[in-house]
Amino acid sequence: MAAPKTRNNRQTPCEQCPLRALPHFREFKPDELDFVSNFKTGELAVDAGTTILVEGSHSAHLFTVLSGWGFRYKMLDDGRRQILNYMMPGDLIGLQGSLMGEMQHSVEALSPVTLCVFERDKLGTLYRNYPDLAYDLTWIAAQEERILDENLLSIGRRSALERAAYLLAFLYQRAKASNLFKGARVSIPITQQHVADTLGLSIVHTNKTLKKLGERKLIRWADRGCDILDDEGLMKISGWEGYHDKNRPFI
Amino acid sequence: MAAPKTRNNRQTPCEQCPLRALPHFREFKPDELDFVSNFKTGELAVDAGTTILVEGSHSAHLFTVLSGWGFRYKMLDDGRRQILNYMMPGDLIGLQGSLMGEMQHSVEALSPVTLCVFERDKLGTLYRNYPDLAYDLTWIAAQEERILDENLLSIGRRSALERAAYLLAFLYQRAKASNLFKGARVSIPITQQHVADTLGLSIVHTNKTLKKLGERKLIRWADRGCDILDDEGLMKISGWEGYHDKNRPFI
DNA sequence: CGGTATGTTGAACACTATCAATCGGGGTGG
DNA sequence: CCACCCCGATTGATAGTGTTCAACATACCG
Repeated sequence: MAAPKTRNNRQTPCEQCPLRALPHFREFKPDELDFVSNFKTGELAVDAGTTILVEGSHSAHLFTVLSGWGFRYKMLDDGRRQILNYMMPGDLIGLQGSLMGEMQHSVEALSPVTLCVFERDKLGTLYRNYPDLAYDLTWIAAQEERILDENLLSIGRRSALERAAYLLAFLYQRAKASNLFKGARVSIPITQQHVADTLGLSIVHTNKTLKKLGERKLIRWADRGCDILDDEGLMKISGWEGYHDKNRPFI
Repeated sequence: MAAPKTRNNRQTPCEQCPLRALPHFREFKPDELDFVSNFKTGELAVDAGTTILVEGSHSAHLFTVLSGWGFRYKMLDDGRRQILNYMMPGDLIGLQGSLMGEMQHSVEALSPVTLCVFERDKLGTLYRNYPDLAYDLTWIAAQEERILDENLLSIGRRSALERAAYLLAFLYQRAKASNLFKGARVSIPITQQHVADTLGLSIVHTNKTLKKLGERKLIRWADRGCDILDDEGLMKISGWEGYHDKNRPFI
């Protein structure tokens, strides 16, 4: 019998959470760690391509990405798709849905993804008894807002080449902070279609734009993914200065 | 001696807040009202065109719009501007800056605006003692995120005509909920340059696109503003379904 | 009355989309 | 093992959307 694609049994205790070990993330106080450990009801592992949350649905769960890559998107009736943001280890998924009922966007895995599962019912306890964690949740929502602001500026006002450079520099910086490259040179696991749907461009024009970045030795398009060769060069083209977060909160 | 442009004296007690009277907004519990009343340290009135918050600055204050229209934007070094969202009565301004230190966007008034002023130092007390208000703050941040998601979809994937229709329907619906039209037919106080900077289009093409909407009797461009003649027609063109919020929280 | 801000219009041009065809790698079934 | 198919990437040609430039109209303001 084949191994199941998804498992629900708990595997990584919060006390040994690998994310807390990274300098990018902040430490918990002991009582907070206890609560979070209890808040977490399980773990979910999904394959690349799996839809984790669907627009229009009501989910009883919240997730934090423990490993892997994903993305958030919305679609129009005729199939046009807009990718809103990418999810990496430490990112919270489904807060919007938990607070406002219905999901207004979908979430899909780009690679095999492991998720910590939380019950949205326990959010009330969190707000009542753990004000610092409540503050962190607001912080996380505000941080997402900040990223969306930047994306909006990019799509609205940057040229195709600038947009592409911004996106790849952005993904590179975030992935590095989340330790997704683990020392080794790992590609960003996206297709050119994902890039196109993020930047608001057609797939053909995206291809030609990425080729220009390749000719300038800033990136190399690998098999089903992108290698960043010169992130500072990308940031220079895009005019983006990057983030400077340290000790980021997460749940 | 001329009247000062801005006043700092308190004028509208929270107990008589005109926003709470609107069906769109939720009611406070008595102790919450007490706290908010104390949280509010003053009121600020500014003229149209005033910059309320500047990108890169550190503000000690948070604001809620009590009356008037404003907008949030970011700029690139060479002057390209992207409007991110519009502010109307009940909207909170500066939460991002309060949580993360530096403002990453600017805020400007479109009309005379009155603001309730809050001290960001008291946010800690709010989180420690008023979990429901803390929850509301997260809700407000998530709501902003939802709007940005929708804007991103619009700019990234809708045509110029669809984008313009979406924007005007969106502004109309929000303004109506915030009672900005007060029964009388009041124009949305924006210039075509604002529309262009919101939609990611040039001013010339924006003008031609708005003209098309005018020819279809969906809007009428007035002096320095826009009248909505057929909001359902606009929603139909854009493919946007609108929001369905009732009893929205605000601070 | 000149100056500024906003809105309008036409023409030429550039960027991006669409269409169509091809290529290469990986997986599958014969 | 090989033919076949599918997906993602690539490329050229053509069409179309949106930009830029430039000129002009209108209203408001000191």
